[in-house]
Amino acid sequence: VRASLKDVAALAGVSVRTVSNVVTGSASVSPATRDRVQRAIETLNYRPNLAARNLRRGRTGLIGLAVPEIHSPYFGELVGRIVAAAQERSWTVLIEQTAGAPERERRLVEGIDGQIVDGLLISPWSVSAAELRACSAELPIVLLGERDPEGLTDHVAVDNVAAADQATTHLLELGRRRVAAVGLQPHLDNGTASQRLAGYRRALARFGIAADPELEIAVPALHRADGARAMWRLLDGERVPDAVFAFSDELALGAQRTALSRSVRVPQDLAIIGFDDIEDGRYTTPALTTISPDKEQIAERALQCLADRLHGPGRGLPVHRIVVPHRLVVRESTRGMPAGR
Amino acid sequence: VRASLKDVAALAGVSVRTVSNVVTGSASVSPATRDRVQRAIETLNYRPNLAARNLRRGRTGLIGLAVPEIHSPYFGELVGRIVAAAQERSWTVLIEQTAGAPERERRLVEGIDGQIVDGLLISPWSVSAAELRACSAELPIVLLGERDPEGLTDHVAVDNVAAADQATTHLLELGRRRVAAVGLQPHLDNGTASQRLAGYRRALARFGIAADPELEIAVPALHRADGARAMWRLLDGERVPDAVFAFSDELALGAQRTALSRSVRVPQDLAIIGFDDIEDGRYTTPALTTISPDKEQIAERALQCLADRLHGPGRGLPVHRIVVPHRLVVRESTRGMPAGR
DNA sequence: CTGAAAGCGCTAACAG
DNA sequence: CTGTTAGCGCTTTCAG
Repeated sequence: VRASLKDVAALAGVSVRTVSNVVTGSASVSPATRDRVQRAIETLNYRPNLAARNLRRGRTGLIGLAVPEIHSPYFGELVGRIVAAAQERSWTVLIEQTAGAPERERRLVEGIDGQIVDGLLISPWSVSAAELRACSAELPIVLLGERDPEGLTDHVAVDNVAAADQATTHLLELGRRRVAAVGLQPHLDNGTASQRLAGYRRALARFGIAADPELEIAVPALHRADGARAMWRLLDGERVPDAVFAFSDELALGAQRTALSRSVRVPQDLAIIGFDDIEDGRYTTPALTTISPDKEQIAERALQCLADRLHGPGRGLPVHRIVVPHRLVVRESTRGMPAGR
Repeated sequence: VRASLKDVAALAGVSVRTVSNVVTGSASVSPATRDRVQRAIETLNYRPNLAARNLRRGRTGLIGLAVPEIHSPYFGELVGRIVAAAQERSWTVLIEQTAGAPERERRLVEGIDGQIVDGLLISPWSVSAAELRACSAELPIVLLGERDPEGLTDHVAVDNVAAADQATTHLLELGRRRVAAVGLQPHLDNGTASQRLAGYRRALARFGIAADPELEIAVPALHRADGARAMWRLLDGERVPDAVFAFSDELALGAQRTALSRSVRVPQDLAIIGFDDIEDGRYTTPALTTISPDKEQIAERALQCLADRLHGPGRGLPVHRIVVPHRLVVRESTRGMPAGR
């Protein structure tokens, strides 16, 4: 059985108050006493009981992180950065997968809200900010990669419209004229896909090109397999595209795989650009051109948001609406064949 | 401020005992009372305080998961599966990144051991099972992807020697005779790399081929960049290999990238096999041959181990030493060029 | 089936 | 600088 504060106090011949002070460092203790206590702690192999401490303090040092899926490279990289940034602030991350299911996302917010986390980062796929908010008025929530039209909740995201516009413009400036968009998700209501579509169309319009429904491909998910299938459809269509803007790198890599396997040369016959800048894209052949959101900053600023709510004035603060920078990274899939190095 | 059990009891005109019974379902309550309580709960928007419950029950429903890095595809996929399997058992996963640093791994075990998790899954890079055990005699620990020579701790892993032998044999059976091994990690002491090296050498020996130090390449980490660099070294060497066994798919993809960029044809001039079966490998061109550990089962059985310790006889159980199956998945990087489909 | 009450281990207000 | 003590919100034993 486990030693408690009281046991340590008894062994050291002091009161629990003093032991607590030594453990937390919250008040000064005379060196002699501290030493005695320290020794007692080691003898008994004492570890403070976090559950008790949490109950008392009303804070847990845990933050929740809810993403649709961890296994995909984008979320994997993002989660990694968030965990690292949280560790720097001595928070521990409690992670949940929502699989994008609406009732899972909602239940999660309700369930997690038992004073077990101090705050929640969530990357919602199907549930709106308003609904999330309704689940829990208390819990500080930061939305990731999602714009919240009503501005009810802190959120940090890239400017998807501008980024998509930039990606499409890049293809158009290369002289491509039949540019497909792969990644519409009419079944979801999280806004990301529709914003990227809007940016795509805006760029086309600026170049005086009419949107062609045949070139706008919807997908059930943003994975490689979906991109591969979408590319099959495009290549089997009437008029084959000469460029593809995929709404995720995974889609792009799947599309590229299909293209190459059908002897469509990339980028000569087909230029491809993705979105996310996952590491795979840097090492495939040809390497993938992409929009690179600043993931480091997404993680950092999201945690900063939470910190502001928790340590700062809290509820009093206005809602943060943070737009994180992105940049276009041009690689071989829109440029030329792999060079000598 | 937040409603507590007492508030609900007051509003419903019953005792806290009854409310508690309704909430946990632990004892039967008359339908009428239950209804009244239920209404009060909703009116006050009551949520049980998990910290208090944990303190009382002595269990938290949280399990810790410590991996060197989440952003790498292999760990990303594994973490995803573990989280999913944990959710099925109503556990929540608390995740930590150790970056493979020895003192981080140790401190983590100590720190996490404050009754805040009921158990811990850890994939150690630098710290031995014995050391981990020493940090905490209480906490149920399951080692992931690591063999524990002294058999002190539950662990689940593939048979790395056999798997590496199989991979190397595959290359040798293709007729390759200068087979490089990329991924030695002499600076780490986690056994994985040395076991794969042993399997590699065993296969060579069986074919009567002497190990060549020039073909055994050490790397600082298992990432694509390391594989790319290793390949440069090999291609710049005296006698170029005709096959590569990389200790991870990431290394393999990095190596492949370098090979292709230097106009070495894969698989004609150089066959490549990886280890892990990450999703990227299925969609690159050429697609990557690999050893596929059953990740699903790793997750499932690791959690089963914990469940046995926590719900079953606990400490009384003998140490589990679980070997998870793997299989060789042959794709284009050791077979032929991408076919028509 | 329900109520009263005793803590779980810790922190912090209060008092020396 | 140190001791005493009142809870944090919940579960659960013991009575009714």
